[in-house]
Amino acid sequence: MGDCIIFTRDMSERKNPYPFDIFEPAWQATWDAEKTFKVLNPGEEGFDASKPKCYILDMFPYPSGAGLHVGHPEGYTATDIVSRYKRMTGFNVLHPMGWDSFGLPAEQYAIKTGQHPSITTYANIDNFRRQLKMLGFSYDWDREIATTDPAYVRWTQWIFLRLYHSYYNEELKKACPVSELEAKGWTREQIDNVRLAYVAEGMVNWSPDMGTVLANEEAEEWKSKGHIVERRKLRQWMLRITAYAERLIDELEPLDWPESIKLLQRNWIGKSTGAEVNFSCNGKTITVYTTRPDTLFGATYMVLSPEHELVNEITTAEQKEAVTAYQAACASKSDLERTESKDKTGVFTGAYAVNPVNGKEIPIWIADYVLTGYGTGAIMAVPAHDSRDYEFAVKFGLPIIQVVQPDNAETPWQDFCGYDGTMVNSEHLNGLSVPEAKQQMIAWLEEKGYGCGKVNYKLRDWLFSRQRYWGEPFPIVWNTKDGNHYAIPESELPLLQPEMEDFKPSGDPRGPLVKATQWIQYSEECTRETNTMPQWAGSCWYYLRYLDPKNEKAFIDPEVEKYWMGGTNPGGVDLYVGGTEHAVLHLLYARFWHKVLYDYGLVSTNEPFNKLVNQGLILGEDSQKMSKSRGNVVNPDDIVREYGADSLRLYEMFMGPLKEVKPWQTKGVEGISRFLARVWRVAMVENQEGEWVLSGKITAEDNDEVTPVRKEVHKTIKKVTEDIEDMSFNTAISKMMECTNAMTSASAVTVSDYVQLLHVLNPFAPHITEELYSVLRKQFTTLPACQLCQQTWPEFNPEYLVENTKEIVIQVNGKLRDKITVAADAPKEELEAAALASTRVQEFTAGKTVRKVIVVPGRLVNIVAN
RNA sequence: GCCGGCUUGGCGGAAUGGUAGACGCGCUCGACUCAAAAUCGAGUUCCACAAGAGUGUGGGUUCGAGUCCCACAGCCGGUACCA
Repeated sequence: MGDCIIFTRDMSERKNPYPFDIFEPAWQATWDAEKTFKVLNPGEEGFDASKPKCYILDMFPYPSGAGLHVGHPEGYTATDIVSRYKRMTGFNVLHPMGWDSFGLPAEQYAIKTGQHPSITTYANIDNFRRQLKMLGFSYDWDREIATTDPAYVRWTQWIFLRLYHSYYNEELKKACPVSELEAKGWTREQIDNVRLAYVAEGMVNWSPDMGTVLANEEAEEWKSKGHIVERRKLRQWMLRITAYAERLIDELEPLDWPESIKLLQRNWIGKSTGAEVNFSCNGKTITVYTTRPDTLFGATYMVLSPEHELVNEITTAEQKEAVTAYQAACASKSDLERTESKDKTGVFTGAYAVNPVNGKEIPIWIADYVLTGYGTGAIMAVPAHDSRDYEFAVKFGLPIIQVVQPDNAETPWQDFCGYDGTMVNSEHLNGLSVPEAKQQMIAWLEEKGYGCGKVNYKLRDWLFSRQRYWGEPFPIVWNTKDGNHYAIPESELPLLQPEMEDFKPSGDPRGPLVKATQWIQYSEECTRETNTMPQWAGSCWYYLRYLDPKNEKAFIDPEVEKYWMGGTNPGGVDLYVGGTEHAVLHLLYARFWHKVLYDYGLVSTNEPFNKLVNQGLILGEDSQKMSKSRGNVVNPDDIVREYGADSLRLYEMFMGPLKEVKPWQTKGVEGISRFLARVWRVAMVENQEGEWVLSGKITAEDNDEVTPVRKEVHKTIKKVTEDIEDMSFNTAISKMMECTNAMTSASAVTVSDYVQLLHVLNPFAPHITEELYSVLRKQFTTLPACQLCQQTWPEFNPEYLVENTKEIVIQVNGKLRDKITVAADAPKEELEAAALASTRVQEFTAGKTVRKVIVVPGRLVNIVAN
């Protein structure tokens, strides 16, 4: 050791305000090794059946190559706080985590890097797991699942087979096995037409560049990412979600979900009540759907969609050419082109239909503003009271007949689409209100046999197949002799994709699996279905598999399911937190599957998620959406390295209300870090050697003296308890800051007061609180030996919150003029007298007459004078 | 267009119809230091003190409105010819 080297500390190597870099990983290792947050199932040894259950669920992440972004810890910290709190208040808490690991991005990434998707997927999962453990979340990691695991795929396919073997029994309003229909002598074809999982040829969203079809719900999203999505007629697997439309709306009602999300789902399902009306045309019947049967007397023409099956039959020879040309033009248009321009187009077919209410003949047109897939694909046009019909009629010079007179005389009747009106020009309906006329007309149509009341939904069946490699293969084979599809036996599940060198989509609408020639050949007569399921399949039921993730005999043990999902009405997951992006997709699909499982008695509730909370998006520091291209992405790894996991957790909860959209501010993380450092320094001091040791400030001396610090502690316990219950984490943290500030300025703090603060802070900042507690316990040996997180949540003593005196606000004409301090229980008269005696009050009432004095005991006195 | 949501200091945000701006950031001043950082303390809605004004705008209810009612504007999100 010859030379003496002097180290100068770089600013970037500045010492941490408290040694989180040492103790955070240490506590994480302890929790891992001791399985601190493992929760037992009923039937397992040591399970405590006397405790109530609480199932707290996060939307599991899609393990992308980019790793966690700061949006993930937002919801995950919120649920972690509630989970830790619930454990301390005596619940068996199920708080699991897993991976939504199938899906297009994983496959796109694999293709790009030339690696097999399973390799990249599992590497990404390892990274995500590392990042989540680094944040100290209290998951029961023994329940971890990945949707790509063969043991999971097996049961996803098993549920699919349930759907395949089921139909919707309209009488019982539930799913039933198709074997019932077989027994009744239904033909194979008839049965295939009612299965909940069925094959149909139809117009679908096909993306040539991704080489797959997409669900209606997904098409827009991928389009916005720059992919091409066009309409193409293909044979695809569908799930009959429309059978559940009614229940998906009705059973939404009692759930504790944000109203806005319920509304989004209701709008997506799009229920409308109206009638089908039969018009005749040269002996043929054309049925139209309308929500306004009351306006039938105002129907001046009819419109069929260009694809309507009767168009060719009714078109006259003179109009044939124009009609065919128009049909061809529509067919070549992409969806986008069709919606881009709202200019009305259409052609006359030359044919006329007879309006059943008055026998009048009205012309039949075709136009692409009438959609094939909704209602009957044909409408009666009432231009006076429908904006689209009005626009069309004006453009093509069709007659407009008023049948509703708006109640508000100033509103013109043309293009009046409201319901607050009275019927005119409508024979027997004249004088009725719109709702009355609607009812009356439906009754009339039904009586005369011209039509019937009818409910329609915008919701379409769910396009369930994809032409990709990285998804669950369908457990289905095709018989080349009879051309039918058959389920493979359950004993052959899971059916995994074959190992393939080349799994790229080839543009073949049968998907890349067709290239696995050996795998395809199931038997001499049968070949395998080569489509795979969409990513949603795995996420539709993952919350159920957590209950019993290792069960090889069943998808869940019924007793276990009953315990975690059953319970008080409506039951299910007690708290589900995630982003709004899943408002209509995942949440609708999962509800649908759950209902099918419920119909079979496989789950005990008709809804999976009793309470749903959407966390708000975290924006970049520039208040823009975080994105790589903007360069405003915050990486949790960097924040944890610099400020520690507790700071990141606490900051994300302190930013503002969980549900709101809020911008990231790294300066705010610093503030939180300072707060935690202050909590640390209440008990700890750095000695000469630069080591942190207990300071003398924490005293064992403990009597019942109600010090200001003790009052503050109990106020804090009260506030934090209430705030966790309604997930107002930001205000809970403010209160803990105030409490800490009180301790910082106090000359001494008793160990019991300090430990109680650590206790309520523990769910928010588990590492620092456990560390401080373990250090304290070395000196204060009477403290319980177990970790804080295993102890009981503290209760506040109401006696400590009672104030002897109160500050009363004195107002003159509603404006603050003075404040007085009086006994907390001072009677009204005393307050009034004291207020009137105030010199400030006299100043402001001088020359005026006191008209009235309002006294709110404990709060204020308002003197009204003029 | 339609349907939701939001709008409070320089910034993030707090306020059972009852002191608007808790808590934090930033800033200013002070203590400590040779100095700085860190830390601690004081201050910080606007305006020149008092007075006054003030929660997107305009009205209303009330002794009293950020909070309730009516109308409007701006921003964000969803949806888009669904008869």
